[in-house]
Amino acid sequence: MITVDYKDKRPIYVQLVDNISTMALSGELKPFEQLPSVRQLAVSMGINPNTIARAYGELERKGVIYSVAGKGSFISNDLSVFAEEKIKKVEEKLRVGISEAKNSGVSKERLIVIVGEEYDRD
Amino acid sequence: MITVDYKDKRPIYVQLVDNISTMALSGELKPFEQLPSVRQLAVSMGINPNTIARAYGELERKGVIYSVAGKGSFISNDLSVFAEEKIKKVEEKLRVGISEAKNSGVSKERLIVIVGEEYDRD
Amino acid sequence: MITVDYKDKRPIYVQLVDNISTMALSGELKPFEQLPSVRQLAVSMGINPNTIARAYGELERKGVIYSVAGKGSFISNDLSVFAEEKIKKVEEKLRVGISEAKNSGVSKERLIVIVGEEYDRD
Amino acid sequence: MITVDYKDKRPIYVQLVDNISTMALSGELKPFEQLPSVRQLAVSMGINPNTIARAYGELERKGVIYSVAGKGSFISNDLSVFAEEKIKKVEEKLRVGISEAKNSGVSKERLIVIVGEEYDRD
DNA sequence: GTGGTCTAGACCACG
DNA sequence: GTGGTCTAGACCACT
Repeated sequence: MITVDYKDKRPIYVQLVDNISTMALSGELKPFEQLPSVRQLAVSMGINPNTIARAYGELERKGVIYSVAGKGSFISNDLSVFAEEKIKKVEEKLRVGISEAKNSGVSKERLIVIVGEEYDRD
Repeated sequence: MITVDYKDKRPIYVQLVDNISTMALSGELKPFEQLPSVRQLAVSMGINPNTIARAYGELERKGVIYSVAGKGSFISNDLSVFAEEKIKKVEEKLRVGISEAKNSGVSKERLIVIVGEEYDRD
Repeated sequence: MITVDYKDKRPIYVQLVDNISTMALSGELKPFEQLPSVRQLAVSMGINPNTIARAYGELERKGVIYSVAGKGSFISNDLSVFAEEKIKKVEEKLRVGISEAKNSGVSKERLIVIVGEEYDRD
Repeated sequence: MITVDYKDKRPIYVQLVDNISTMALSGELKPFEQLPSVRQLAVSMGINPNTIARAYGELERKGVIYSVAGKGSFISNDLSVFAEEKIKKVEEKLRVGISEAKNSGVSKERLIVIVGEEYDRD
């Protein structure tokens, strides 16, 4: 199910983009699968249709979905471009985090331990 | 030098807080060292004094600096509390990043490589 | 074969018009050749019959096909009028493109190179 | 001046994006120059602020401008990324046009003539 | 004052 | 029915 968390500080449309992207990457949403229509999702989530439309627009720009006026919105069949972008961003973010940790006095060994702990969880 | 980047999406006052905190932790700003006055820094950076004042307020609240009425603002003697807080935050942020990377398909080995590369830079 | 691409931002009926026009001009569809009926094409392509009918209507208006009540739709004998229209449009579109390229700093020599490359392909 | 044409079929926000991009590339708008505020431009053009904001958002995503909440929107100092993207798009569009022209029976010589005519105009 | 987000309600072309 | 665009009006954090 697609959800949003009102306690989360990120804008609703960003949460939608992130959640749907993740579901598409993980295979929870399959290529060519139709997403709920803008209005449908809007009423079922109690959110304004404009906000949903904005999220769908972002997702289309990123290549996660494609929208056809008069038909609906669908998961893209080729997510490789998006997946690559995502990995780039995630690695860059990680590098920044590592750099910060280093400057805060966290040792390299400690970092490796954290990677191990976090990677092998659940 | 204290700098801000207007293209950075973080508010100016947050950038100031982050930069001054980092400089204090790294020793670039030494304990008891006096910071420029709000008005001084405001004109020298072309920033609204309210923004500087807000940043100084945050820094004081976090224990990075202390202010003496009529004398000015100074770097705190003991930054250990702040340093601990910082490490906690930085590690938590890292864990989130690692988790994201894992979900995006980045291997544990790759993560270790990144840690090494980034930690041993410059 | 007649195809449409749902990711294409042009309406389905426009894609049909363009594709069939192109096939008629290139000789892939020959004068007097009969097109599939609206219903036939609709089911074989999984498209709403209204959409096919709209495309056929456009094609008839442009003189690419003609319809005989009770018999079906056929490629026109004389496509010269349509061909001229098409050339006009294509040249105008090209002029706009050249103008844009010029304003973006693409050199005249580069344009000539592109024309050569593209014209001599396949 | 920033203008829109209501007879133009492109959405208003796209026209704004195109016009401002072009003005930035041509140097009519200079790096660091402040754009009219969203509300200001909205009233002066008789357009809803949301539409202006959408255009500014697109421009920021493309790297043509950067927006600072509480300060305003400004032309980027480095437009090279955007310029490269633009050239890529314009060349691709041109290739499609050339291909279409070729298929419509326009000769290579004719294309070269058109390039010459159009490039040396005004 | 600034930009960013969200809601509400409307109209359009397309299928 | 669908998505896309636009208007109107509101609230927020930041400067």
